[in-house]
Amino acid sequence: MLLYDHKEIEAKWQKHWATNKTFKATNNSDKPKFYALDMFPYPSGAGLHVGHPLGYIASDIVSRYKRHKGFNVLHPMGYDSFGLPAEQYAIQTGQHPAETTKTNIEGGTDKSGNKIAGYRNQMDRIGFSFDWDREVRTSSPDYYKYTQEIFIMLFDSWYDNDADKAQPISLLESRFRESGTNNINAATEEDLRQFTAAEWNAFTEKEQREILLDYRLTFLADTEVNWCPGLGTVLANDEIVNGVSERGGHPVVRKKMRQWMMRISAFAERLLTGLEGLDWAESIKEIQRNWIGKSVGAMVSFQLDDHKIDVFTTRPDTIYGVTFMTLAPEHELVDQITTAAQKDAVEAYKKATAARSERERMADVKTISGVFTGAYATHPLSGEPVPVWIGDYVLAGYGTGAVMAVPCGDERDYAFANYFAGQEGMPAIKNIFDGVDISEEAYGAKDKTPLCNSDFLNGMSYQTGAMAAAIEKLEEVGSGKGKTNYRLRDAVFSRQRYWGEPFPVYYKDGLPQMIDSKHLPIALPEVDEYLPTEDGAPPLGRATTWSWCTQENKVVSNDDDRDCVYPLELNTMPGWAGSSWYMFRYMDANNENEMFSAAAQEYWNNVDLYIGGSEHATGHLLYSRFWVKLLHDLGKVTVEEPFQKMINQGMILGESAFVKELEIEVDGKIEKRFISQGVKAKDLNIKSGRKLHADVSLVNLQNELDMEAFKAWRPDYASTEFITAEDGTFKVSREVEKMSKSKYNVVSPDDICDQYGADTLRLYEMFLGPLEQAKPWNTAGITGVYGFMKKLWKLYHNDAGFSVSDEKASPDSMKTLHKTIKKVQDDIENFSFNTSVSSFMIAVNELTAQKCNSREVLEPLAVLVSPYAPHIAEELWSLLGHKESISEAPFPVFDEKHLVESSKTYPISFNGKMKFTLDLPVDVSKDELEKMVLANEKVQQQLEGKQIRKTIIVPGKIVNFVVG
RNA sequence: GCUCGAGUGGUGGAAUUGGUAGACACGUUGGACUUAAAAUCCAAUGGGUAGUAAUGCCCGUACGGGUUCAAGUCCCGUCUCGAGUACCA
Repeated sequence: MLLYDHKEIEAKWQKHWATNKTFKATNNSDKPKFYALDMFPYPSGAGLHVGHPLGYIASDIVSRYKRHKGFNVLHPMGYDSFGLPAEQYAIQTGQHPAETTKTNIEGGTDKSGNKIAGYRNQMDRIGFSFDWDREVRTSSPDYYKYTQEIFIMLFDSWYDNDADKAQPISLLESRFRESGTNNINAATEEDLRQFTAAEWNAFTEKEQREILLDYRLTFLADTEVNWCPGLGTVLANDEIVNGVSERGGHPVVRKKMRQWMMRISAFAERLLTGLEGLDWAESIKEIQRNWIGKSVGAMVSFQLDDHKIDVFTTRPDTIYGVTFMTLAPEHELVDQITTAAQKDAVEAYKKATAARSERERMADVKTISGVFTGAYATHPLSGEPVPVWIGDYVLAGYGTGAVMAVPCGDERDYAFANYFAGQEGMPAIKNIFDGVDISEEAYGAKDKTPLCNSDFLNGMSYQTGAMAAAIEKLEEVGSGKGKTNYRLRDAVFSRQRYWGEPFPVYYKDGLPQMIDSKHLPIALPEVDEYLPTEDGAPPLGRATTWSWCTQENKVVSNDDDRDCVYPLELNTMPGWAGSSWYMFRYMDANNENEMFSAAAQEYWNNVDLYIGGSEHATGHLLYSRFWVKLLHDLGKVTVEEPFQKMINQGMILGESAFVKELEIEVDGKIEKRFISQGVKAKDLNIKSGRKLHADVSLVNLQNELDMEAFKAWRPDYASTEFITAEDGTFKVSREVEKMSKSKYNVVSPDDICDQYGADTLRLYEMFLGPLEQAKPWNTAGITGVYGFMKKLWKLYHNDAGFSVSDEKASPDSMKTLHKTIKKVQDDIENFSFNTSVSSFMIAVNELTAQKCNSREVLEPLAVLVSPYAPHIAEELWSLLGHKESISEAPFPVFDEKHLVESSKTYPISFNGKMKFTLDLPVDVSKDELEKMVLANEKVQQQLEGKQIRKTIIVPGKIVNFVVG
């Protein structure tokens, strides 16, 4: 083969790798292990665009590099295949989501007759070194039976705050039997019922199960959830953006529903501290820290008649500055404490706030509103009356939904106090900061300032222990205690959906019962439609065979009226369930007896390199960390964190093409014209103009539109005239936008592979810029990389064909080779892939200029290139006479001796400005160097008439004269 | 508002610990080959300025200061853009 033929080469090697299972990873090896993982994709019908494989290419480069470096590499891929789009498509077409999911992965034709390439086929064409024998699909019963098993493990666990870990529920039961709730420090809701051992033992089994439900790590609770009527399901906090659903942008309302919850809050502190040891981008860690939202402070109780109002404050030291209290309008005590005189005003206010959506309340933070309840609570230390207000600046969902207002130190309290100053129930602001003027604004910088008007705290400040002293006093009088609060809420785990994991749960006497793990999987039932039932039950409510028989231990018909048959749970699990543990399944993906063996997990440990988008910062990355901590506590895994190092690849943006449309007046009539970019429309009577998206596939590299194809694509514009440039071409304008089908700017990797080849695609994706950065895709630029591929091929060929000599390479060529070895090695280890591609180009340009065709250089060069462009590397490797795949060939070893030179080109500067360079020997002393430089004619010219004030010589770096 | 990140040619982007700014590409221009085009190859390409030229000089890494023999890189301030977050008590 004389010319570089990417099609033939790539097809050949992709087949070779598949048939020989070249990239199969073994679970026992003497080699050190390396686990490189990509966030697995959701297989959508739209297929992959060039943005999707970016991270996969990077992880593939690292994986292949590590194999060359002698590692046993685990580099798997799979599909996060449960989810909303398949279900919505099913609602529209009636096609089972399992079918469309299969088509989207394996290829085929969709219901409307469109060809679907299939994720697997698309990925295969890019030449990834995945071990496909370990593929997982979260929607496969073989996989989700273990997701269900983990759910059971959560149900059978509680969180022991004293041991600071999850424990089996049986341990809790035995402790209840022995000593009741005495000395139990569990993560639960506040104020659970306390009981003695005798009481516990006297409870009925049902009562005991009810009590235990409050302790389990997954539990049923009537909670205010985010109900999205548009999607017909509840959403977790991280699935809501700006008050609307992340998917679809539908409004979200608060609604009370009985739902499965995950007690992630029990792990808040460990999720926070665990971040410290992770090699992740600081920004992601920061997002997680904010999401967890730890604040240290105290709970303080204010007595109001028979009621107790609890507030959380981070500054108990300002307790004597409390001027009033504010409750959220939804606070449960509001109705009970409101005085008769204020009742109407309070009711009206509650109504008004309830009518405002969450979104409106968030958008409008400037408007101050509130109402006095007429009630006065008692200050726990001073005993003074404290007026109680309600106001919507206090959020029901955070802390206790009530605050002690200290206007002198808090902006919001200050604004509220000022707004209502002089009204009934709003006393003058109490100032507790010694010598501070608060007539204009609240005092923010209060940490160091000594307190006054604060009884025993006078003279102390936050920094000198006022906080601890205040808490101590509150505890002494029984009106408070130190408390750490987290913003992180327990996660809703039920979805009113069809296409998700069914719960392994049936209901007996209204209480949930787990199905024994050995009967799993509980497979999704068939339903006639993927919609909620008439009476609002989830889609599984339509299933006719969806009851559990406790004798046969299988799913039976709902008509079965035996006593041992119970209804099954109708909700399904959320999208994040399956993705929270998949990294471990890959370690032992074909194990039919358990989710993974202990040996496999101990061998692979956790993920050494995780690559994916940063949009999962508060969802997937937090939930999987939570589940891994649970699995760790229960002894299932040896690690506390799933992903040791993570890199977040940036988005690849599309370059949309626009056709400019003008409305012009011709003979009194309005007509439409398309006008080419760059053509002046001076003689036209323009009425209006706008831009139309044109499909980028209709535009060539010179931005010229295929006008006939455009008319065929948009028949509604078939008769519109084109005003072309003088040469008859029509140019579009370009703009960078997110790559998306609706903007017609999607570039498919398949097309690039056809035209330029997978190796070129891989190199170009890396060449675009740093992995983490967002960058626009510009197909025109790919010719540079394609040209490089051809030049690389040529190095190993002459006019007659393959030709490599066994003669020794020149020192110049050895230098080129070794500086490239060093650069590429450093780059891969620093994940700086774009600069590697440059250095390959430099190396090939240099070797071409040197006319190098020596095996001594070209053989290691093929290995160097192989992680980036594996197909051409394999082909060259085999042409070089090797029978084995290049993938296990050792990485060339860098040898400094080839870079050693006798002279160095020094920049010679005067007053810090480089004027010219001089070649000077490297092995001479500083003094000699100075003499040589001063002896130089050009130096003397520069120094003429000037005086040297200082000479700086840094051997190997620079010479600088300070002259004046 | 707060937190984090980033501002370098026409474009994407290079520049180890402060030490020759603009590597490598794209694009553009000119040239070779060709009937022509594509492909390929060669050359030029930050801005300004002087010179027929070789070459020289000045300005340049968002802006204003500072540290230093030397700053894209370090420090202080300002502006712009992006991401995250938002009454969290």
